[in-house]
Amino acid sequence: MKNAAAVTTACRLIEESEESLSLTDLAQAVGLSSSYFHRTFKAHTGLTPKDYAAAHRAKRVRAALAREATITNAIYDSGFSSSGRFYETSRAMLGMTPSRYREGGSDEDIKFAIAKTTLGDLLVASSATGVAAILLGDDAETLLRQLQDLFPKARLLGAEKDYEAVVAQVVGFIEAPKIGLHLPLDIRGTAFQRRVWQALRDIPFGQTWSYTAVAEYIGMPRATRAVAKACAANKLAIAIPCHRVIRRDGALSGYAWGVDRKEIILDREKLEKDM
DNA sequence: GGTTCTCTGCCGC
DNA sequence: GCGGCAGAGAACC
Repeated sequence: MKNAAAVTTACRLIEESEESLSLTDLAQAVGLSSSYFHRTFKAHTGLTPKDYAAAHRAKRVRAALAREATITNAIYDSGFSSSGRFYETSRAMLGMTPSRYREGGSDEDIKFAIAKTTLGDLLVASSATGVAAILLGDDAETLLRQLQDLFPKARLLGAEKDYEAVVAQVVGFIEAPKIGLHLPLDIRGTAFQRRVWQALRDIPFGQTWSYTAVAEYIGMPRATRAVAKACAANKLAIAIPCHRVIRRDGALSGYAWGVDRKEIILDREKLEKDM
């Protein structure tokens, strides 16, 4: 069997199998040694067999939750061994509990507030888990619309008294990012996006990496375009420093909240770094 | 906490 | 191009 065919076969096996297949099982099925199969699979798909299986299972969970009458049915339907594991992983996958996901996040409370900063208007929003969005923009109205798009079914609660302290902390962080943001974050995204965002948080303060460098850092050197898309999907400005990713030739490339802002932020970080 | 599995590096042919 | 093995780390019980 040619390698490409072996990988495709393995993918089909993972997709069709009810229970999870071990690395050895898959390797045997396509006639390669487990170590070589592992390498080959990763070279072709950018994911390890286990990652691939996890991603596929995540898709099944979403589909099952949408289709099945009860969560228990969804658990069995998406191939989990125990409900404990299901809840553990589904929370991270969905960014909310399974039951809340079924309701489309409709009973979720999102507190938010808008403040003025030297970078323009700032919107901070938090779920029960932590800060879920930090948006920058030129006017409050646009920011609020963006928030509604991010959480279409949530109850958006503005002007909560106890929320001002959180907002103040974020504003302080925006003005002097070196101090860091010491608040829990509610990071919601696909497994791949979370991997990219984690990589961004590893970029040292005051430095910039290229998209290629980030792709290599997460072990997927050919995924530069996907990396750029994941950066653009960031909803936590500055806290997840997507502004520290620029083009290899030094050009700033794009920024969800405007290239001008990207430039200002980077200049500031460069200055602050040596202080 | 021990065991099993995953993942990678390294060497061999 | 492919296999085997070792070692570290993650996952599982």
